[in-house]
Amino acid sequence: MEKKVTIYDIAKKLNITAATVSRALNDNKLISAKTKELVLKTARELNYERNASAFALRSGKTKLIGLVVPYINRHFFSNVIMGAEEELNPKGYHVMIFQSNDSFEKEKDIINRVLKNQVDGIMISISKTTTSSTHLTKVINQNIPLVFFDRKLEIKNTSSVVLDDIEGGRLATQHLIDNGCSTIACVISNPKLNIYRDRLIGFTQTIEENNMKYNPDLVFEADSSLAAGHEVADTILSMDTKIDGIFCSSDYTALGICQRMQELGIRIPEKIKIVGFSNEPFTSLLELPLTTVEQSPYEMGKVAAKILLERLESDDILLDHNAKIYPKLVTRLSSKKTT
Amino acid sequence: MEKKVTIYDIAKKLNITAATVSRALNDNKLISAKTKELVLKTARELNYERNASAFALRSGKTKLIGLVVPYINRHFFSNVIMGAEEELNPKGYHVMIFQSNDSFEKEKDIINRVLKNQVDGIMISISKTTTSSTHLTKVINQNIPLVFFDRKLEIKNTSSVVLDDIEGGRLATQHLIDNGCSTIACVISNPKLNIYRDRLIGFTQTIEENNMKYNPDLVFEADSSLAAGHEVADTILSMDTKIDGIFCSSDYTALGICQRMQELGIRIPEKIKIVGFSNEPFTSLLELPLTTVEQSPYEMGKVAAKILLERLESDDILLDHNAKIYPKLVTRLSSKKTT
DNA sequence: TTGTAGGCGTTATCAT
DNA sequence: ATGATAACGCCTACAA
Repeated sequence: MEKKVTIYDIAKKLNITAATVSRALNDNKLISAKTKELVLKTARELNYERNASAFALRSGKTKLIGLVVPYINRHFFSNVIMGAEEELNPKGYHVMIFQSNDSFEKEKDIINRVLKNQVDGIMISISKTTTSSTHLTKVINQNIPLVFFDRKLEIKNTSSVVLDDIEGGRLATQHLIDNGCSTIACVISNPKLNIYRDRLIGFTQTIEENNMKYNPDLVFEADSSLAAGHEVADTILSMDTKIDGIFCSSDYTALGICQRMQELGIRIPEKIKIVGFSNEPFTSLLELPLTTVEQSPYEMGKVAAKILLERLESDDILLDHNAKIYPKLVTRLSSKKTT
Repeated sequence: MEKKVTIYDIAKKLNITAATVSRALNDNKLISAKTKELVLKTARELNYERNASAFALRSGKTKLIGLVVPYINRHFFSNVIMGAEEELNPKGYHVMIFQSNDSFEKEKDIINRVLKNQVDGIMISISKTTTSSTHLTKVINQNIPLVFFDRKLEIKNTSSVVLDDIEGGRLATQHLIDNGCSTIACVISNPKLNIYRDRLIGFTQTIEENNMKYNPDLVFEADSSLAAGHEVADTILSMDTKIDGIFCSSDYTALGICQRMQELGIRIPEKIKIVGFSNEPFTSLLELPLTTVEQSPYEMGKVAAKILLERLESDDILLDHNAKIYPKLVTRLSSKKTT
């Protein structure tokens, strides 16, 4: 059991005081070149490491970032986390992860816990059921920088990184049109969330830009699940209108639709073309690979972290910074042009 | 910008000293019932929260757990993390996540960083390329409890939770035999890792237990990837021996094999039955759903955390505790009995 | 039962 | 350029 070495150990060894050691270690200019070097050398020799708790107590900086996601085990979020860590770790920050399970109540609890743990900053993607924002204004009032990613609320003095979901909807819809679809349905998840609402806007705009008649009856709401996909597939098939293309705001719903249609012998992409959203790992592994929209979660995590670091490192005014990630269409068999 | 309230604020308000407040807050018995109640009440009123850094500095306990995984965005590991958090958070512990990217070098760096961050305990699943254990004995020497999960090394004074991989291999193999396979191949990833080695042992033992001839030529080594699966499929098909069942230590390799075989018109499960390992999310979404072995990562995370907590809460002797998670066979179409 | 005082390891503000 | 000292917030002997 080795004991932790402190600046006093270094000081004693060099017959100087802890203050001098501290100065040497912190690039303070009030120190001679040679003592500084000497300190750094012995620090290395003794394997000195700054005590994080003492530093935090003294400075008020914990070098900890609270990262709140609905679920950590979702492909999207776990990759955001990867990106954030990649950016934060080299700067000496570490990430504490919290899961809301898409519950507003849990999210409020978490914010309290996060504040209690005295993080230097917060990154959050709000839960599906979050309705108010008072728990987050509390964060702002404590002067803790807050960056939303993907799912955001409009709050003063916060920053955000989101996918350009409108553009995502546009890419998907235009692709279907370009590949010959003339009657396109849109299957959308919870339109209260900014992400889904925007994907729908992108869809609608693109339909209109192409001088196609926008028909609200062709917009369906469905959960992001296989079961919801099965259901909505049945609904779509039971309609008089003959649909030849579907843009889905979720890969899971899209797969559900594909499954049900194939079960019924409807050929994809010949009879109907389908595009999902998120580029979930499974979409490329299917026998009928699914066209989808890449959200670059890893990059999103990096950008969110960068924005947070800006705020953290400069004690300037809390300027808001709202970044967008550009979506990429990933074309696969499910929407292939057929003649 | 609200200021943080300390025990001094509470003390001042009640005309007592900080020491008394501290005692009240920490269930110390040297305090009268009524002052205690009074303190707790005003603490609540003032929204007091203990300063984590001060507590850590004073007590030497950071209430932080270092959790090291090869990749956070793998289904298996992200679910382990979920389970661990579920267990640790209610006890006031938080998790700091570190990724080794399956690199031994990075893992060594991480351990240094983890120690620097003064965690109270460590949970780790070692990288594929970890060859020595000196970086981890350093942890033991600092008296920091260490629990391995899934991928372990044999080190004194450490605990572990692993899947019973031998049993996993056994379940899969016995299932193939029960469903009529008589010539079974085993495709195994890096046999240096305990997990893969044990799955192979389970395979071998089961073959022998069933009085089938164990043929080492039917054991293949292949990465956990689609490409490796394609390759090994070709190898298997080019053999004189007619194989009618394959146990694969990875779902990805298994899928690769399936893809290649289907491409060549070989019918699964009629001609050949295939079983994978891990119950990756995609395995249930395929058109040909894959039989596989569930590893219950969430439960593994919980158990690992529980074992760590035992060590943390009791300052007893460092007793080793090695737990096993029982695997579950998930039967699907790829290995269905055909007549 | 409560108060006093010291120290955990750092850094910043004095003074030298 | 360096040393002495105080303070960050908390806990705990020890004293009362």
